[in-house]
Amino acid sequence: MNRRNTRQGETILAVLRNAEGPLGISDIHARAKENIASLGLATVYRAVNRLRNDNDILEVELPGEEARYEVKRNHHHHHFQCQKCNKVFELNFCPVQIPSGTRLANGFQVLEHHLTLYGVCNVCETSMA
Amino acid sequence: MNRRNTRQGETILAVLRNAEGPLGISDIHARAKENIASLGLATVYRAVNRLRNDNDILEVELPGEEARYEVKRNHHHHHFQCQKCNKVFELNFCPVQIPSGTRLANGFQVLEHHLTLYGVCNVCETSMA
DNA sequence: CTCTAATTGAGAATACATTATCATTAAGCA
DNA sequence: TGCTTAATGATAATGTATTCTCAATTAGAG
Repeated sequence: MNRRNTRQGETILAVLRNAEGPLGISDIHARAKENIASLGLATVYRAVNRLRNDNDILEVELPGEEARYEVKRNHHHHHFQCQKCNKVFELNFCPVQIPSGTRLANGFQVLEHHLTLYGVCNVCETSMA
Repeated sequence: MNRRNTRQGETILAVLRNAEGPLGISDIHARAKENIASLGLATVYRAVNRLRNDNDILEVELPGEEARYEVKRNHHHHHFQCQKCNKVFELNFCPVQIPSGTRLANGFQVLEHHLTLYGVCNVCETSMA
């Protein structure tokens, strides 16, 4: 019943720690395979589920995208997705001025919000002809 | 090759026109069945695809939700999802002050954004003990 | 070093949304 | 009214993400 530290599990967590933003299962798999070529997809699912149970990582859902995962942060933040390379980056600011508990004109009470910005990242903009 | 006006197709479009916000396929199916009990799910998919091809409705993707559809509006808007009943409502304002073309501190160029507010709708708040 | 059981890898199995198939129904033009 | 064929309903098939199975491996306690 005790958790064991394996090369696979540690590599997967390292991939998430070094990521520029939340990664999907297949992203994690591809990046972790650079260290462990034989890594199986099921192992990625299992490691991610364990990390989620331990509250070490969070699931991030973006519109129309498979679930992504990021190491837990303690600050409110949003994401930017590049429309060229589809990578998702973490943003460190929030331009939405709607505190939890705000009431809209129609009476709805707002408790939280999710914002995603879309555009072109530096790498893609530079690499374009 | 000509489109035909059927009771099913008209009912499905009416359901979308009368909706409080974007509906998922199963929502549309459930509401349209109130008028046509025998309505098949495949018919809903087909009608929605036709309406999408004709640009009469738009697909709305919310984080972690099945695709939803709403009649085409001509104004930029966002959505509110009630965390009790899971219904999605259209909002008529945008609190995000990031015009297309804005450049972030890290150099990323922002072209668009998606915002979803979450909270409790009027009906759910009133109906709670 | 040994032993137990957690972990892994590969592929089968599952879950679920969406599409395809096909016989039947019915819209709408002549 | 008749005819052509788009549309429908039921269900099988498909695609894709996720989980399960099981034999083999290996972390870590004793």
